Amino acid sequence: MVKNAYTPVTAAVGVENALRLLEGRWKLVILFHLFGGRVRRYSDLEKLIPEISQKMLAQQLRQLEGDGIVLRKVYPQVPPKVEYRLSEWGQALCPALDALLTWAELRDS
Amino acid sequence: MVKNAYTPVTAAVGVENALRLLEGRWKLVILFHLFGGRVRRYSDLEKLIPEISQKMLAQQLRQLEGDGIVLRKVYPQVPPKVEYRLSEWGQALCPALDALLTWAELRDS
DNA sequence: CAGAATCCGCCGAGATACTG
DNA sequence: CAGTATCTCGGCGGATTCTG
Repeated sequence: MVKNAYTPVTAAVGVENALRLLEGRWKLVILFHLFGGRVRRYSDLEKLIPEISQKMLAQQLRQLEGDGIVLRKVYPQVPPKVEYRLSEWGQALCPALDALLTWAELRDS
Repeated sequence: MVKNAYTPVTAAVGVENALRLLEGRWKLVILFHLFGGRVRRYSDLEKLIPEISQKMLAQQLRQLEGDGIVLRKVYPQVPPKVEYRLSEWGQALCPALDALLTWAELRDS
């Protein structure tokens, strides 16, 4: 498919679908805690994001995992141990978020 | 403020605030119809986005205007005429949306 | 033409309690 | 430790009707 084949509408839909994956009160906070190849356990994230409820943490992680943005690794042991990290595609988000941040900062200047 | 002063959390908040301005079922569709310096009347947007309701079109435009992303120009005449276009800051969104679109497309490849 | 006003259904998200 | 299970409420977004 050619770049210039995009109509305003189809391009909007493409970005909307992308944005939809990032919506959710806590997803970005979680993602930022995983950037740079960092690996975090469920309990790590709970401590890093004190205001989040267990329900929301689990739910947002499930969605991020289902969307292929984060990877989940379970160690079959007692007590349980689960690690989360970004997928390759998840890491590729960095430039886009940087661009958004840059744009946001532009407002004040 | 120095770039490296960002903690994961504050950076997340910055991007979240930016994303919040773009949330809303129809904002991106509207924005894409205004990119490239295009100027559209209210009725133009209604035709370009047939599925949108008048309420939502007006509401999303108000919010985009309030957030300083689009500009609204009223011609005091009968019948009324109102034109919408992107502010300078709104135009600056392009690179960020491009990056997001690029990221979204990466998934298939 | 460019909207404002109203009513309504759905779901995202918080709080709380429980479990393998 | 790493989650599920419920209950609840607020707000987004759709449909419809009315107006300067």
